[in-house]
Amino acid sequence: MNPIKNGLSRRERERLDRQAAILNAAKDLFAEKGYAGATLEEIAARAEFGKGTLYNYFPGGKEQMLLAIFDQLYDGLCELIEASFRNDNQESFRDTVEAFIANCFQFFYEQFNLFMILVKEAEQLIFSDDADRVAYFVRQQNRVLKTLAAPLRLAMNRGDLREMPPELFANMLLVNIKGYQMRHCPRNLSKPGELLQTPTREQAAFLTDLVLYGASSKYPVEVSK
Amino acid sequence: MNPIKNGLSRRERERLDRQAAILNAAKDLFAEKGYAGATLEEIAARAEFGKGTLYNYFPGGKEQMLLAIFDQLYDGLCELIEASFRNDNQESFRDTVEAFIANCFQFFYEQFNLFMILVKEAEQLIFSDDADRVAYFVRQQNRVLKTLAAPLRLAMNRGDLREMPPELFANMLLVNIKGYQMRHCPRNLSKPGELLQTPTREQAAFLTDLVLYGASSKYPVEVSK
Amino acid sequence: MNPIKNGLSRRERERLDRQAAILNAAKDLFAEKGYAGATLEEIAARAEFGKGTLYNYFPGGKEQMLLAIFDQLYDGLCELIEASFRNDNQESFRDTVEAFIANCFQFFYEQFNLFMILVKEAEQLIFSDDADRVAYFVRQQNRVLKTLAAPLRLAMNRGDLREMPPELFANMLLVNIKGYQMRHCPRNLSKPGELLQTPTREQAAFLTDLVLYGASSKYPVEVSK
Amino acid sequence: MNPIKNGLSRRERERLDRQAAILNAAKDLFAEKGYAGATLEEIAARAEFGKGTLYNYFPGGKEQMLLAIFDQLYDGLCELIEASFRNDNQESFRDTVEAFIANCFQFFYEQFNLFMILVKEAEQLIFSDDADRVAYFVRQQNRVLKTLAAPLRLAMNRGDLREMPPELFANMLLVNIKGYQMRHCPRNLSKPGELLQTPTREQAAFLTDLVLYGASSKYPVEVSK
DNA sequence: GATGAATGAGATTTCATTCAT
DNA sequence: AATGAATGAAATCTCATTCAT
Repeated sequence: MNPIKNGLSRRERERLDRQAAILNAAKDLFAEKGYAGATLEEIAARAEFGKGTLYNYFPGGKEQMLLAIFDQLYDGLCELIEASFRNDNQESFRDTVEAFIANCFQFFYEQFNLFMILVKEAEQLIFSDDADRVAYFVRQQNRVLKTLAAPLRLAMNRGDLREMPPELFANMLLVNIKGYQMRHCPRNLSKPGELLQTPTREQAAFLTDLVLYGASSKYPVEVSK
Repeated sequence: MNPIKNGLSRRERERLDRQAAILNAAKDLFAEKGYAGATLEEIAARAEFGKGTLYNYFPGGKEQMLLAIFDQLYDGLCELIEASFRNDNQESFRDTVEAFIANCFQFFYEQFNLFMILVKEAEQLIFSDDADRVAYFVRQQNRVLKTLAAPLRLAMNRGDLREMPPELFANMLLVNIKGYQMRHCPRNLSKPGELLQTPTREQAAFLTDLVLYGASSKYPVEVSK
Repeated sequence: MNPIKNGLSRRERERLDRQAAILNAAKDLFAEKGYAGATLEEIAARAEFGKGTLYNYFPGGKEQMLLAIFDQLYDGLCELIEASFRNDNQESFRDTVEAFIANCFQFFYEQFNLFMILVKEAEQLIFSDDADRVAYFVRQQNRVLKTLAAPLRLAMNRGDLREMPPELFANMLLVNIKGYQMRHCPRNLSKPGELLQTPTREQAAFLTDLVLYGASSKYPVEVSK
Repeated sequence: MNPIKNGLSRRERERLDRQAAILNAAKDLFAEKGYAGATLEEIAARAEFGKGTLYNYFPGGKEQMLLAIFDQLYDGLCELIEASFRNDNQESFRDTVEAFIANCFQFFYEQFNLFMILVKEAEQLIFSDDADRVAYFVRQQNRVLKTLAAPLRLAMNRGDLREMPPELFANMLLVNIKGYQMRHCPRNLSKPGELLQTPTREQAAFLTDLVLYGASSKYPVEVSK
C-alpha cells in the first residue's frame, strides 16, 4: 500500500490522478511551445479532457498550472539537494559535489520537460510585472538556495570550501549546472529525431572540477597554502 | 563640416535617428514587460510616433525590432570581447579576465535594458518552434562564443588555462557572468525606486577568482603540478 | 420519430443550424456590401453571435464563408440544370429551354442574395491573384458548364441545335440569363423599398426566343434549309 | 500638330501627359490586382512619381482614378459604337453587326487592362452602397446603351431586327460580347506566359450569327415568313 | 509642384475563460 | 463532474490620405 495515498478515499485518489494527467499534458506543451504558445485547447486535447474540465482541477487556469509545475520542480530540486548531501561527511566533499551534479543531470534528463520550462519561463516570471508572481518565485528560489546553502555552509566550516556567502555559491553552482546542460540540449523539441543524450559521469566530473578548482592551470598564491 | 557626414545625407541620418528612437522605446518596453507583454501601441506611444510609423521603419513589426535589438546586443558583446582581450599578452591572464568581467558588468549596467531582454527572451527564442528564429540565434551565439574562444585558445596554448574545448569554457564564462549579475538585479523594473547598483571592481575580482581557481580551498592532486 | 434523424444527432443538427444561420447573415451582407465591404463584426451582429463564434464554425474566416456560399450556389445551379433537362425528350426542346430559363429566374428571385454575390464577386475571384482561388472557381464553373453542356450535346445530336462546342453555348446561355436578369435588378439593396420584381413567364419566353432564334427578323441563307 | 492639343500651353500639355502616365499605371494595377488590391504606393511606384504627387493630379484619390478610367472606357465604347454603325445603311446589317463585334474584340484586345477592370469592378460599383457611385454608373451605362440603341432602333424600323425595346437588345448584345470574350481570357494576369490571343474574324462571325440568328437549327413558325 | 514620413481608423484573428446543459 | 459553444478584449497589421518641407 502506498503510504502517500494513505487516508485518501478512492474518489480523492482519482481526483489526484486526473490532476496529474492534466499537469503532464501541460508540461509537455509548455516545454514544447512555451507557456504563451501553448493553448488550453491543446492541453485539454492532450490530456483527453474537455476544456472546461481543466478549470475543475485548476480554477486559476493556465497560470495555476504553470505554478503547480514549478512547485513540482522546486520540490524535486530540494529533495534532490537534500538526498545528495545527506551523507556529506561520509565521503570526500568533491565526490559529494560530483554526485550532486550527476543527480541534477539525471533529474533533468528524466524530466526534460521540467528543464525546458525552467529554461524558457523562469526568468520571464521572476522579472515579471506582477508582484504576486515575483513574490512566488523569489520565495521558491530562496527555498532552493537555502536548502543548498546549508550543506555548503558546513563545507566552509569544515574548510572544504573557501569562505563566501553560501547562497552566492549555491546560486553559482546551480547556474553552472543549468548553463552546462543547456549546451547539450537539442535545439528543437518538436523534431522527434533530436533526442537528449544520456548524461555521463564524465560530464559531471568535468563540471565538478571546473566549479571547485577553476579553469586555471596554475594556483594563485593567495589561495594555495 | 561637410553637410554629408560619414557618407550619409541629412535625410538618411534623420532616418537612422528615428529608427534608433523607436528601438530605444522598444528596448525599454521589452525589458520591462517582456517581448510578448509589450504592445506595438505602447512602443509607438513611448517613441512618440503613430502606430503605423513603426512599420515604415520595421516592416517586420515587433519581431524585426527584437532581432534588431539582439543584433545590437551581440555586436556589442563581440566588440567588448575583442577590446578586452586585445592586450592579453601584456598583462597577466588573470587580470585580463578580471578586466573582461568588469567590462561585461559595466556594459550591462549601462545598457541594463539589453541585459533584461537577454535574460527574459534569449532562451525562449533559441528553443522556439520557428526554425528561422532558432537558426538566427544559433548563429549569433556561435559568433559570440567563437570570438571569446579565440583568446581562450591562446591562453590554453600559453598554459594559462587547462586544456578543454575553448567554446565550452567560453560558454561557462558567459553563463557565470550572467548568473552572477542576475543575482544583483532589482526584481521589478517598473518600480522606479529599485535601481541597479553600480558594479564594483571587487565583484569582478571575486567572480574572476571563482571562475579561474574554483570554490575549493584545497587543490586537487591531479590538477596541481 | 427516432431522436436521431437523417443519421444526425441533435447536437450535430443544431450545429448545422447555427452554421446555416451564420451563412445566411454572411449572404445578406456580402450581397449588400460586397465581400470586401462586409466586416466580420457586422456578420456576427446580424447572425446574433459573437465575433469569435464565427471562427468555431468557419475557421478560415470570411473567405471560407464566401466559398461555402459559392458551394451552395454552384450546387443549386447544377441541381436546377439537371432537374430542368430531366424530361428533355418528352416536350419540345424550345419549351425545355424556356422552362430552364424560367427556373433560373425563379432560383435567383428566391435567392436574390446568391445572385448578387455571384454578380459582384465571381469575376473578381476567378481573375484573382491567388492560384488556389482561381483553381476553385475554374473547377466549379466547369462543373456547371459540363452539367449544362450534356443536354445541349444531346440536343445537337437530335438536330435541335446547330453544331457548336456545347460548353461554348452553355456559357453563352448562362451569360444571357445573368445579363438579362441584371437589367431588372434594383440598383440598391439597402434601400428597403426597392424590391425585385417577380419574374414572369413572358420574360423567360422572350429570352428563350432571343437565344434560340436570334434577334434578326430574317433567316440567313446558310442556316435555313 | 495634334488638333486635340490645340489651344493648350506647354505647361497644360505636360500636365495632361503626367495625368495619363498616372492613369496608365493605375490601369495596369487595377487590372492585375483589382481596385481593392492595388495600393497607391504601387501605383505611384509604377508611375514613377511620389505618392503625394498623385493627389495633385487626382485630388479624389484612388476612387477618382477609377472613375477617370471608366470615363475613358465608356468614351471609347461610345466612339467605337458610333464609328461601327456610321455606314450602317451602306452594307448589310449583319455585316455591320459583325464589324461592330470585331471592333469590340479588337478594342478590348488592345486595351485588355480596361476589359479586366470592367469585368472585375463594374458590377461591384453599379450595385454599390454609395448612391453617388451608383448614379455615375447608371448614367454612363445608359449613355452607352443609348448610343447603341439608336442604330438598333433604325434597324428595327428597316425591318432588319425584330421589334423589341432597343436598349434591351443593346444590353444583350454587349452582354454577349463580354461573355464571349471572357471565355477566352487568360485566368491569371500576373503569369507573364499567359497572353491574350489575337481575336479572329471567325470568332466575330460566329458570335454575330449566334446573336442574330440564334442557336437553333430550326426556324420557329411565328418568326419565319 | 513634388515628395514621402506620419498617421490612426479599421480590419482580421486568437484564445483564456465562462457557463448552460 | 464533464463538456465545448460562446464570448469579446486585445493584439497585429494595412493603407488611403495629409501635410511640412
